Amino acid sequence: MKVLAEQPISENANQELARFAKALGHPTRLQILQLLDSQACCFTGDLVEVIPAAQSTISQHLRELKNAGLIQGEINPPRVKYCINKENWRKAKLLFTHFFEE
Amino acid sequence: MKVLAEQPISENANQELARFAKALGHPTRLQILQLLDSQACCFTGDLVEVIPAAQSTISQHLRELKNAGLIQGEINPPRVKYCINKENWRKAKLLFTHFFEE
DNA sequence: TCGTTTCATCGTAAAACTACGATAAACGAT
DNA sequence: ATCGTTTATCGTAGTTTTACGATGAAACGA
Repeated sequence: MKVLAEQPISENANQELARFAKALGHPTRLQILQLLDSQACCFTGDLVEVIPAAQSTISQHLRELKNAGLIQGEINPPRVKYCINKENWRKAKLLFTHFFEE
Repeated sequence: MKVLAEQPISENANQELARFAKALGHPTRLQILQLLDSQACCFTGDLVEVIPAAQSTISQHLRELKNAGLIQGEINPPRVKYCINKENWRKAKLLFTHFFEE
């Protein structure tokens, strides 16, 4: 019992932190997050104009950020508006902060 | 000129932050860093006893952490003693902190 | 209904990552 | 010199990532 009770919490925290970190592990994705955070939100097209990569590539990065839970997309008819997922953003910030303060 | 002066700084910061984040993007590497940080330092063998992975796998993760600049190894004859690279650790902490506070 | 716009997804190719066993290198001790 | 210990590296296989062009889907306006 003790064995099962000791690990899971930090195990899960590590898994979650690793997921966030992995999502942050590419310069283009960092840039996307910075752009989304500086202006409230962004359409995909706005990002394509600023970031030097193909539209499909940016869409792929957006999907990874979405899968990691760091952003969320809201359909706004012909377009899709992306925003930071504030709840998970805060969670990620906390996990990183705790990690570096150990 | 303006074009060249505007980007490079944050470009480089993003590259560096992405490198750190990528290194943190695996649960085993997080665990290694936590172990190195909790006790001052560690020999590879100590890690192998605690982490459920082959010795070669752990050595590979150690190399990636070293390449990212987060740890450093000191040869201590038959063994190698690994420690956190405190300077880069601090740098990473700052980069993450700034990133999340934007 | 027919384009147009916007974005995601598919298909593909190259590169990188992950994990392992086997092997090699370095060194102390016998 | 040879052996045992410790660790890195090699070779390998399977998976994942990255990037792109091409294609598809959804929604709107003409």
